[in-house]
Amino acid sequence: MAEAKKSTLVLVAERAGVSIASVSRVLNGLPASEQISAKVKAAAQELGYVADATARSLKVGRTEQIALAVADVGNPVYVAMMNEISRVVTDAGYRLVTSSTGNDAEDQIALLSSLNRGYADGMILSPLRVTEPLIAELRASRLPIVVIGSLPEGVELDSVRADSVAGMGLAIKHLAKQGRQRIAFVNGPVDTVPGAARLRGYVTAMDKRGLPMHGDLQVNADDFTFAAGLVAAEALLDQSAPDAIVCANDLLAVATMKVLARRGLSVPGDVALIGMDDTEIAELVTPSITSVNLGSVKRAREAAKLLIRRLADPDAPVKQVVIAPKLTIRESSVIPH
Amino acid sequence: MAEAKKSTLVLVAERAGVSIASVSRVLNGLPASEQISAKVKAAAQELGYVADATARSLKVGRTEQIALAVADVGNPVYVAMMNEISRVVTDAGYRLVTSSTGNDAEDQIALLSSLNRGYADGMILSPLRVTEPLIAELRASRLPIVVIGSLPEGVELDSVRADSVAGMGLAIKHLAKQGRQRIAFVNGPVDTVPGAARLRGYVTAMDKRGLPMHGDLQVNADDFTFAAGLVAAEALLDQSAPDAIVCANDLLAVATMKVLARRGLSVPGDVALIGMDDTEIAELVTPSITSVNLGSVKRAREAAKLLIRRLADPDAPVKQVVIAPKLTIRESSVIPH
DNA sequence: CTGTTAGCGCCTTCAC
DNA sequence: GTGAAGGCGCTAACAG
Repeated sequence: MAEAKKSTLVLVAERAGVSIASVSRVLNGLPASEQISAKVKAAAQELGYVADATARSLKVGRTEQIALAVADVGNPVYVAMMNEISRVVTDAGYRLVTSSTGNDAEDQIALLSSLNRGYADGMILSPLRVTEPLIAELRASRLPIVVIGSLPEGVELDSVRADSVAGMGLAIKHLAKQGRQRIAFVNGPVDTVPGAARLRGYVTAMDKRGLPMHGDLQVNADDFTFAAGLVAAEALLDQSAPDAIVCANDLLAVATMKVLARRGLSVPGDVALIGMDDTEIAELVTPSITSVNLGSVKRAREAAKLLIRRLADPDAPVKQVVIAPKLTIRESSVIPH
Repeated sequence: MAEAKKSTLVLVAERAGVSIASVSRVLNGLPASEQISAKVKAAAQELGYVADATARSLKVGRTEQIALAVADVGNPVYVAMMNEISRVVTDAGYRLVTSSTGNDAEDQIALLSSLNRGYADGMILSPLRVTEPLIAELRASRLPIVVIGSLPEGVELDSVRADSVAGMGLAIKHLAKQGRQRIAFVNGPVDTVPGAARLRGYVTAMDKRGLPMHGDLQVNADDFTFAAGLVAAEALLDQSAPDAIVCANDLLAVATMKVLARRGLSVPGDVALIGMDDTEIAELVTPSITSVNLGSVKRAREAAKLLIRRLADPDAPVKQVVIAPKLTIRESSVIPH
């Protein structure tokens, strides 16, 4: 049974009647005689010895920790990504240190420079907004960083991103096939990385299919949240009468669905609805919501693997991965016959 | 600008032309002359110096990290708790190390003993099942631990728990007031801490009000998840025709709502529905779901504060906090007139 | 007020 | 194969 007091290598060595070096070797699986090995293991067992993590870290220069910084923990897609990252890094023997920065770029910069204290061996960062100072800080970092999200041209960092444009294309194509004409778009803030990308996708896809794109078919929520979605959807339906609505994420889609219900509009009868991110909430609600799967889990897994690879091989070539989207069709976009 | 290379106290001292002790003092805000202070700060700035966290930890015996172990990260209530804990510990200057153990008691025990490596200064633990070996390990821990959830009598550990019995009482009372008679209960596994407590609450409350409690009004989902809830709700409605259903958490409630919709039963018209935990999903769906607020956020906050208090004062008396429940009434339980 | 010095607990060459 | 000793980077006594 473990003791309540802390025990060190020295104590174990005394108890076993050997040198601390031998104890270290045995416990790290280095060659040692049966005899010593047995004595050391017994002593360690009796004392409930476990090697001190901080001392080990200082000596070997690794903490076995990976830092994760995400902006909005209220969003289920980040939760899903976090879980996946947690799984991968844990399997690789790392602990995960999570910090939820605000949407604030300042916070992220502070976090990056604090990473240089070396409390973790590397970081996975998913910034909502990519500013110049942030990029400068990313470049200056002493430790490896993997970015989830788009990076400007010329920034040579490991990264993983979704293909929002293609994803939006899938959504619009699906709706057009169903004969929908007036396809509206509820976006989040356009000055964010995902907001900008999804707008680009909407414009591109609508344009390609020659669909009308009046300004009154577009609204931007102040945030990627349910509450902001309610406001935005009300505004949209006040100013136009779409027969389909694409939302920039599932929270906005759920909010839009609620507003449609309030107004007595049926889904998918009167209005077809599509969300993005394909999180669990899309299937919890009734009717379940068709959603563009932007590969959040894959992105998370890939990001974690990228970082682990870089930690193992600091000189590996920079890798920028793009994950292809898929459309998960549910009840909200197809009229059953 | 920060350099890409690591810099140490020694380097800063050389550059500033002073001793390393002076550098340490200045950077830690201890008294020093203006002159030296200025030189040190300049040198540190130029070299982009930040103190190494592992070395500091080894020296001072604190990591400034707090570990958090939760069982089921798929459940939104844990996400909410995690966010709150993250906020509190961050404000207090700690980093949060999260580990999602499986539902496995083994995992939790392994985690507890790994905590003795000293990678964190303490841990917040929310075990789904409290077994004997787990308690033994809790007692043996060298570092302070705060438990979220009920603990057996006589276990002297800081803890915070909900009052499920009172909470269930609120739900049943509310339903009875609305004239509901056949109140069913969709529980999770009864061999878990929350499952057992909520069953106790249901039995107590039904009994108190003299409401019928046939076995066919009760089902246990295999898990506190949406998928398990679908199965359980189907089973319930196959075997009985309740006019109200209480679910052991919001995920089970959402699943039950979906099954009710499938069967053409209206909420709250045909069946009133109440969830527990009062998470965001209860208000996302349509109709929104009345839910018993078991104070998850308060519990989380209290747990974090308790741990921080104990870290500051290891000899403080053990404190066991119980958070009172409230009922958040929404659309699913009241017929509008 | 400042510099020198001794560890924190561990890993890892080096001699033996 | 084993033990002795140095040092990772930092803080905190202790002298001066």
